[in-house]
Amino acid sequence: MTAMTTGNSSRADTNRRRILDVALAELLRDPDASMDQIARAAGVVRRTVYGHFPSREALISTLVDEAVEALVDADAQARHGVTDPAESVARSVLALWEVADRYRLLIALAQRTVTVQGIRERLAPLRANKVELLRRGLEAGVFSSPLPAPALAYVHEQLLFAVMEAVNDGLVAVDEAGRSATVTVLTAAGMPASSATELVAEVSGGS
Amino acid sequence: MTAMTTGNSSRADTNRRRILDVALAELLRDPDASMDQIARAAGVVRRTVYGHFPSREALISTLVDEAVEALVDADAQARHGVTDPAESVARSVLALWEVADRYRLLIALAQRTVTVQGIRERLAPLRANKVELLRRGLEAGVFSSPLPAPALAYVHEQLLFAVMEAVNDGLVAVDEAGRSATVTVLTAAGMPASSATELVAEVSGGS
DNA sequence: GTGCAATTGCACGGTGCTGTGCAAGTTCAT
DNA sequence: ATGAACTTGCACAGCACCGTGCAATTGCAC
Repeated sequence: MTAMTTGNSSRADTNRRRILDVALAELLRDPDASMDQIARAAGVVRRTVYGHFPSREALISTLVDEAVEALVDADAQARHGVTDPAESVARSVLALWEVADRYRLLIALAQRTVTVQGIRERLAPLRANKVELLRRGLEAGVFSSPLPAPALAYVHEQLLFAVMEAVNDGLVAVDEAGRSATVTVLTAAGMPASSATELVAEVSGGS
Repeated sequence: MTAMTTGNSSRADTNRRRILDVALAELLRDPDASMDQIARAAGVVRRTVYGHFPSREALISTLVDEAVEALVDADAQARHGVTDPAESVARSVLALWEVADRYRLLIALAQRTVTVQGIRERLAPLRANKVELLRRGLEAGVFSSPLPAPALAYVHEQLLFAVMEAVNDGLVAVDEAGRSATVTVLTAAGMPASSATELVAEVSGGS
């Protein structure tokens, strides 16, 4: 062990990484994908997967952890130093979009029942932020909705999922999807369409 | 057979009905619910369920058929004779809400992969209607969205699901949910919040 | 009560998945 | 080339489920 205890990407680590990546894609396509399907898709034998992850649940759990971490980071970074609620929502959604597009699995799995508890718990902080933000916006009159802030947070989540599906089905161009999703989220919160479009153009254009 | 060939609800029919009802609830809670779980929940033995439905798939298929039929009917009836796109959407969503609330299973199942094809096919006519409606609204300038009509249809579907979840979790009152959902759908399509609220009040209040 | 339909209880065979064990390769650094 | 880590290829036990068969039983109608 001369200099390879950390940052070492032996083929073992490479395999582990590829298994995770492939598992993500495979589980997205079919939340019930078996370990064998995942292994084969990763160009590896089932037994090897068990060499890296002790159980199916452990594999998924790792996936979820990675996804949540990425989402929380993106959200925090996007909103760093922004005070205006509308702009905050816009930046947040745009940033989340980039990550979530890759981790669509999360939403697919969140729809299921058994594992749902763990995921919801782990996503709680993210959702709490969003709710707080929406509440401020509603009180300030920037937003306007018959729905209370927590329900609006649900709406935002599902809305992103809908746009992702639309992208999957080729109804929306990938490079437009993020902005379109953001505008839709803002208008769904009761912001005038013109203001929302303008804000998003400003926020995403000036990058 | 004196007078009971039709409209006869022998305990056989009663059981069949209860099995369907319970299966709906049970599958909503867990899309992977086994035949045994369903049977027990219906106060019946597994073997009996197979007496009514030849396979798990047949049972679910019956459920889906009933749900789709109810949805299509509600939609058609709600929009009968209404020409204005916005009002049409409003009436349609309100009507669909009543039915969909009971058939949340559909959306839960639609999220899954295997059975998805059949369901999507059967829902196609309903979605086609909605898309056409949205397209007209967009062209007329009543709606305004960066998303094309088909993508907006996805958004509407998922949005209803989000509100249903919010209701489930006690974040929104059931008797307000339909109207709130409708307003949110309209604003998400780019309609000003004030117009949407007004329209929904008018359409749903004057019943 | 007699008869018919439906329900029950149990016992199969079949299938597909999970997680484990172990011996035989393979790959890579030293 | 030697050793260590990793991978492979099988084989196995366990489990949960599906769909079916059949004999016994229950409930309802007449």
